Amino acid sequence: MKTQLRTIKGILKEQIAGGIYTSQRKLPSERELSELFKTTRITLKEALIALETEGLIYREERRGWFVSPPRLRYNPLSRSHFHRMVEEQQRQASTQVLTVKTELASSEISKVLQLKTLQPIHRIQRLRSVDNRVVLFVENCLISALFPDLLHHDLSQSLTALYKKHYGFETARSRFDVIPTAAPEQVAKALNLAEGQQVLKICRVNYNQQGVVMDCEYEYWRPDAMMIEIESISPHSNACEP
Amino acid sequence: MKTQLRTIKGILKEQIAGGIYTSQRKLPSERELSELFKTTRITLKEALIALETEGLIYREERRGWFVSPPRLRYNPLSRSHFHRMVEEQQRQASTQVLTVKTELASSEISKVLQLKTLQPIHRIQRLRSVDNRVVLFVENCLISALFPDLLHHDLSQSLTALYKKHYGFETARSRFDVIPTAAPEQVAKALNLAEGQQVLKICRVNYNQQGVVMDCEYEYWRPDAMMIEIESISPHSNACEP
DNA sequence: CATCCTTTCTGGACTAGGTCAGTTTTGATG
DNA sequence: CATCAAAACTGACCTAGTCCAGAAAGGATG
Repeated sequence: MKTQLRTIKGILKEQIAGGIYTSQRKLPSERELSELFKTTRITLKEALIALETEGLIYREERRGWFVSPPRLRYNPLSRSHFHRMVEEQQRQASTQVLTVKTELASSEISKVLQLKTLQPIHRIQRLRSVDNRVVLFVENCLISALFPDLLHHDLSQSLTALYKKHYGFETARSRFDVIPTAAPEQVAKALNLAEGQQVLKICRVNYNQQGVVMDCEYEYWRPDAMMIEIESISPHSNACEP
Repeated sequence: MKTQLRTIKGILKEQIAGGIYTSQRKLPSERELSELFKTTRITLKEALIALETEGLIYREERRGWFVSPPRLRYNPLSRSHFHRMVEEQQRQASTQVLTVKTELASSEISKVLQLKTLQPIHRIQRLRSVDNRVVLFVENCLISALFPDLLHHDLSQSLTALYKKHYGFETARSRFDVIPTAAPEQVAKALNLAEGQQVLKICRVNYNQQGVVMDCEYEYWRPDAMMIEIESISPHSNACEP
């Protein structure tokens, strides 16, 4: 510990680990802290940002800095849906539908969905929370033709469950990409992040039992709110026996 | 585009996309850019950091800012090793051994490796580059008893290949966690990052054909250098047929 | 008791500098 | 032509503020 920055980070870390801020989970304001540590707001802010990157604290725009709850464990390979996954970890889940649109697929989406003709798609944007903290912005793009009347159902539940119940579709195979990047404007606003802040982007494409692309999904996670957990089963193992 | 920050980000983005800095891949210095944009170094630096978070540029400590090459696609489930994976993507890979130690397992490592007694482990720290750019710090911890004389081999190659060739062990199953976090001091130094900068941490545990834990691995990736790409095969599919 | 308005508090955005520690370049010297 | 030291350059780290917009709390009013 040589620089001021390191010292401040170290002290704050220790205080957070010690549970000093557990009552409200809220840290003192930047101004207060900078006076406490006898430094400028800029230096102090850098320390906070470093702890944010580490996943120990998070901020809400113009509301303050808070201690991060434990990370949610997320297995994108499991077919368990969001609400069940969260509840299995003794946490409370909620979903809020933001916008629902039906429009012609953009060239990018057409490519991902392997569309050969210009087709309308449903675009569903939702916001998901764990213990009342918004952690995930998710957009689903699905081929309208495959899902007639989809928009008349309750979209705050699991879409995967809807696919199965009303259309007989199951996700047989999926591929996904995980990309550390910055939050686009709309996502930042919805997740209560400052623009340009770090998020974990997950793009997935789901295939049904017939091997046909059903939908694609863009997930944007608050990076401190989760960790990905994957258990592989190699072709050399006995995974295929009943 | 309202704030200065956004304007600067927009212009820089366009210039990077336009390939203006392709000759050297190096951006002008912070001081130069701040004069060009008629702003202070702090504001300009914030713009650079936002682009860094997005994965468009990266910095090397006290060397400057550079345009990021395309992301490496990385599938942690594939049993392909680093060098092969990189070469399959028409890039050039290299590995440098940093330190090799044999010591008693810490309590954390003991837990991960499911050790019941106090045992010595080998700790191998390596640095991996793509096209001469350091992108990955990786530490392998393996049970010494399982791998006699391991340290006498060339450790700059694939360890998985070594396990197979000299010990007959194959990775039958593995589990891994992906965690967005900040670079610890040692890692930051090795990867040429400022301390506290963002990295993608991947912890994996490998099991051999007998279902015994072989080793665990801690990977720290420069976040702009890669994306994770996973293709799932669900139990409902026909994946097990030859 | 609800509603609206004002005040206070918060982080976001910005200015205008400075010092310090590594990196790179350059130029003198053998 | 190689070597080494000095100079120039780079981002890291730091000070000391200002102004702004959105969030929250308090109080007055119906």
